[in-house]
Amino acid sequence: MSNRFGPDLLRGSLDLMVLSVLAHGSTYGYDLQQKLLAASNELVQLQAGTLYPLLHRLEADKLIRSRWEASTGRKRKWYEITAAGKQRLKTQTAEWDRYVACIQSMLAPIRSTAAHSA
Amino acid sequence: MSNRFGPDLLRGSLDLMVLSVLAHGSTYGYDLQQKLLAASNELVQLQAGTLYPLLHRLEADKLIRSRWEASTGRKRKWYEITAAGKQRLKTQTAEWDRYVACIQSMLAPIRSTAAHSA
DNA sequence: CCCTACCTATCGCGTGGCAATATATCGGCA
DNA sequence: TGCCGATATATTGCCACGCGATAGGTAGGG
Repeated sequence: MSNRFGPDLLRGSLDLMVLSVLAHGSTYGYDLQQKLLAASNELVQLQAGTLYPLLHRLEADKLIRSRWEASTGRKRKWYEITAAGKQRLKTQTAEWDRYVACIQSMLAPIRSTAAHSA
Repeated sequence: MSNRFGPDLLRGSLDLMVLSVLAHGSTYGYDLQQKLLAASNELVQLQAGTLYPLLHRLEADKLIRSRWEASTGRKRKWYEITAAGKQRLKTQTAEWDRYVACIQSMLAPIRSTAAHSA
């Protein structure tokens, strides 16, 4: 029932994922969880014990902002991305791209080796 | 003097990098560090306090095998990838690919949004 | 009235990158 | 001879964070 990707893989980019979802528009924790699940093709099953502390951290860092809202039916805590959050999303995305390119280039020879041998 | 990528980014793929380097051929810790540095275009500056425990873990998991060697000049601990290590490299690479594809698809809308707006 | 889904929160555990530190060998240079 | 920087491996303690477990509350249906 845990995540389909190992915990270590997630660590580098969970913030990025959450910020990118919130960049689409405000939402609350539980819905964010479902959105992440859907957007990842059921691969990222973020646990509550991961999600809420993460949101609290992002808020403490002023990357997101929260507000309790009861008018939309049930009482929920809505989160909204801040200007600093958008900025962070930008730099994090850039770092992610650099990182992926780096790993890919390191794995490239392995892939071609695998193609030649058994 | 630390790593150019955040510690959290590294966590998911350090094993993968080390195994991929060892798949090219046997080597010892310090040289592995240099190879990683070179192969990553000076971006992955693995610290000794990260490298050696990592090698010990991989060996404990039978993914690599070590042997002290003095005949090649200085006394060094040479590491060699095992069959299980090659297998792991394969599955880890596959998981990495799936993960990257997942994140990329999640970031795609953000990128196009950024292209349209400011 | 219970049961399931919805919704937020916190605690404790284990993992692992990293700085700091220790130790030892080697080559060069004064 | 003595010192120093590069080479080489190892360990310790710190800290961040994903995760399982647990808890507590609301809403709607059978």
